[in-house]
Parts: sequence; C-alpha cells; structure tokens
Amino acid sequence: MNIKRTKDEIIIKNKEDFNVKELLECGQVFSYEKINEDYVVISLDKFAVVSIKDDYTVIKSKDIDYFYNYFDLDTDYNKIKKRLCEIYPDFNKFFVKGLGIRILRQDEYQTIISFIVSQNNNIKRIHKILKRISEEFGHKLDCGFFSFPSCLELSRASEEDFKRLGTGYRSKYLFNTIKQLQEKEYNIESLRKLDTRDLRKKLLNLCGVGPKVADCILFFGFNRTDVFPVDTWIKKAYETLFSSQKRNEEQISQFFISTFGSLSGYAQQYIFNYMITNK
DNA sequence: ATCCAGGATCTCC
DNA sequence: GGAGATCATGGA
Repeated sequence: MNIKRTKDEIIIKNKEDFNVKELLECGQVFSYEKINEDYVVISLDKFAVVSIKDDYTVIKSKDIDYFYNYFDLDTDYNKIKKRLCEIYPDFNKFFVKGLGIRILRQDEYQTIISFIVSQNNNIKRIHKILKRISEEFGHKLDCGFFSFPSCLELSRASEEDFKRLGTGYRSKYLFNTIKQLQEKEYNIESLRKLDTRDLRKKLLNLCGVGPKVADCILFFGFNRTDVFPVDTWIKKAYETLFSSQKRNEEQISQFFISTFGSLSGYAQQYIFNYMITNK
C-alpha cells in the first residue's frame, strides 16, 4: 500500500486498496455519517474525517494513530485474497465489489452494543437507531456529531429509553447487557486475553448475544479471524452456492471454518458482500 | 398486505 | 437437545 502518514493525517494513494464507501457501507460498522463525498467515522468519542480526492484518499483526525490501527492499514488484503483463492479455486467471483474492503478494528464495547441492535434488523435501520442512541446518551464532538455513548453513559438509559429510540424487543437485551458489561468479569482488557473459544462462550452469556452476534463481535471488535458469522445472507449463499447438504447455522459456520481456517472471517466478508450486492 | 432484515430466546417435546 | 413460535419496526 502506498501510504503517507503525518501527525494528523494519512494519505492513501492507491484507491484500490482503500475504498471508504465500500468499507463503511458494507454492514460491519454503523456509526458514521456521509457529508457530500466525505465520511465522518465515529469510534466512541474519537472521530476521523475521510475525504475522497481525485487520485487519493485522506484521513484526518486528532487521533491519527488510533485510526491508523482502526482502518487496519498494515494488513495486506491482496495477500489474503490470493490465499482465499488458493484454498477455494472459484473464490474470485466473490470479489465483485470487494476491491477496497478492509476489516475495521472497532472498539469492542461499541461493537457489542451495535450488533445486539443489528439482530433481525436491516442495515439502514440499525444505523438510524444507533444514531438516535448516540444523540441521546453520547456527547457532542467537535465535528458536530455525537460520540457513541460509553458504557457508563449508557448505564443511565432505562429499558423504556431504548424502546423510545426504536430498539423494540431488543431493549431489554441492551439494558441487561450493559449491566453485565459493568461487572468485573466483562472487563474488556481481560476479555482480550481469552482465546477465541473461551471469549465466544463469554459473549454468548451476554443477554441478546447469540452465535451470529457473538461471531461479529469476535471478528469486527476483537479482531478474531477464525470465526464465520452466519446470517440470513450467508445461509442463502451456503444453500445456493456451496452445498445441497442441509445444515443449521452452527453447522454452516463450522463448514466454512473447516474450509477457510484462520481466514474465515475475511472469506465471510467477501461472500456476504457478494450476496447483498447481487441480492 | 405480507415478507424480510447482519437472530435470540422461550416453549414445547 | 432440536424444531417452531414469538419478538418490534419500517421499508419493499
């Protein structure tokens, strides 16, 4: 990747390695705003502005180191794509719009809350609900948008507050999970030390977190790549493109993990994007 | 109007 | 331990 980095900005020369539109609008993250051709990305109380110029992309932020890591700029996605094709010869077809996709290294806690809201919901509405939650319980940032509320800030929200903001039956999941997250055993630092298997178990104990949401949290928040979230789109992909053998979600996940191993998460992301693009 | 969305949980057997 | 119903909401 051709990257230039200064104290408060990152310039990416090659647009094929970094397509901010694809990478933000593919359903891995929900707290961002589009202003004309610019994007403001919000991670807890930090934000970055990403602008697309004619022949380069620029990321500006007061927390440039944080966002260098957030955008996963050290990972070589061409290598990953190459390896996926070696594992599964026909994998090329899933790269339709996957040219500039990267897996963001999001805040773990924000990912937990976001993906509880995501269950049985659509991307547009998830975005809208999380924005309302931010405006109600976060605080205003210099960019004019609101921070994603911290665990402490969200602990002031009642179940009725969540209902009012449109989270429906997930309201009690959010209320209960936030209580759980304040307990010592869910200290994020200590969760990071667990291996994927133990961490997954821990996440499944959170109210409103099932297998799919747990896998998304593991992948998008904790940066674990040996998981394969199975949602309705992936189920369709499995049934129409991979196998006629009947399997439930957990078995489908295992089927893909046994194929793609530690690259499972990436494989999932390419297949997911292929599906929602070609709906 | 019915179906569906980056599903989880409860309820029965 | 596995299938089926139920859960809010809004867009297609």
